Amino acid sequence: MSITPTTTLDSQLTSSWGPTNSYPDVPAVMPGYTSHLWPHDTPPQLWSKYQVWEWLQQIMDIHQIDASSIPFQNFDMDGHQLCSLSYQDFIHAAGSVGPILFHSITELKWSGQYHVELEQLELKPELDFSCSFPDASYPPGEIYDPPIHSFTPAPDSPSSSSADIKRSYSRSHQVKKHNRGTHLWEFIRDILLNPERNPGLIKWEDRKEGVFRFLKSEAVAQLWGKKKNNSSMTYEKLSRAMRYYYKRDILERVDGRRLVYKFGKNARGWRESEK
DNA sequence: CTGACATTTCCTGATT
DNA sequence: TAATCAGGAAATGTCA
Repeated sequence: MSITPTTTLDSQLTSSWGPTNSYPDVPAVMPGYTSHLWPHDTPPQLWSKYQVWEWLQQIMDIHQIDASSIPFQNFDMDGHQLCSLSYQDFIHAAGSVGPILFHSITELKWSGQYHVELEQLELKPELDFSCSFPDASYPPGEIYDPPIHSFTPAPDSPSSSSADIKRSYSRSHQVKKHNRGTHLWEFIRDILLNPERNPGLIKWEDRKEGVFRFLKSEAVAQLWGKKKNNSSMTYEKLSRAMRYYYKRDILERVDGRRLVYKFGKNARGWRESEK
């Protein structure tokens, strides 16, 4: 018996994503800092982990910094904790990107009004994951606390992830903008790495081996399309791009199982250990 | 402007 | 049957 709800994925998508795909001018914006265009009308001190994570994504996007440049786990904290970090903490947690993050959060702490742009709302209705959340509004509270380690200011963070940071740093050192946002595999990886906001889109099949499975293929496609400002993205097309990754060893083929993929040796940043 | 790159789009055919 | 998987081929959008 397939346990699939089988229903309205479609209607959900069209109704919830359709109208929202209007992307203002995010890419163009990149003044020194980011004050307006901010997703929450909630002061950063009250952000949930989820909102912190979203803020991180936005900063990376806006500054066109490779998402793998910083270990997201170092920011597995809520807004209160985030706001209490010192400049040094940011350096430790995010290396060369630290100053940018520090500046952004500092500014957000002082300004008072933000625009509401919800990537979260897009995800929300999607999570028909049996949780009891209405989707319309959701309070600045948290969704739930994942058992992941708490924040590790990484006393020596640059040592373990120095390779990663160095690499993308050297590339983006002079030219701060490189990756047009994230690549597809990074987008997928980031969803996987943040269970708080990924209640049912993609799931790890084998965390150690990097095997994962799409639970809501079309929903992920819509989300990807939204990120690329392409409202006609479909799983069919997304999967074609995924298949191209086999050749580059970013993904390894997993046959037999539908909707299942596995990270390959050229995919970085998905392991729990060496991120 | 040009070329490399990473998709995106479309398509035919095979599997599940 | 519908959804996926496989790739080829060509089109596109970015970026250096």
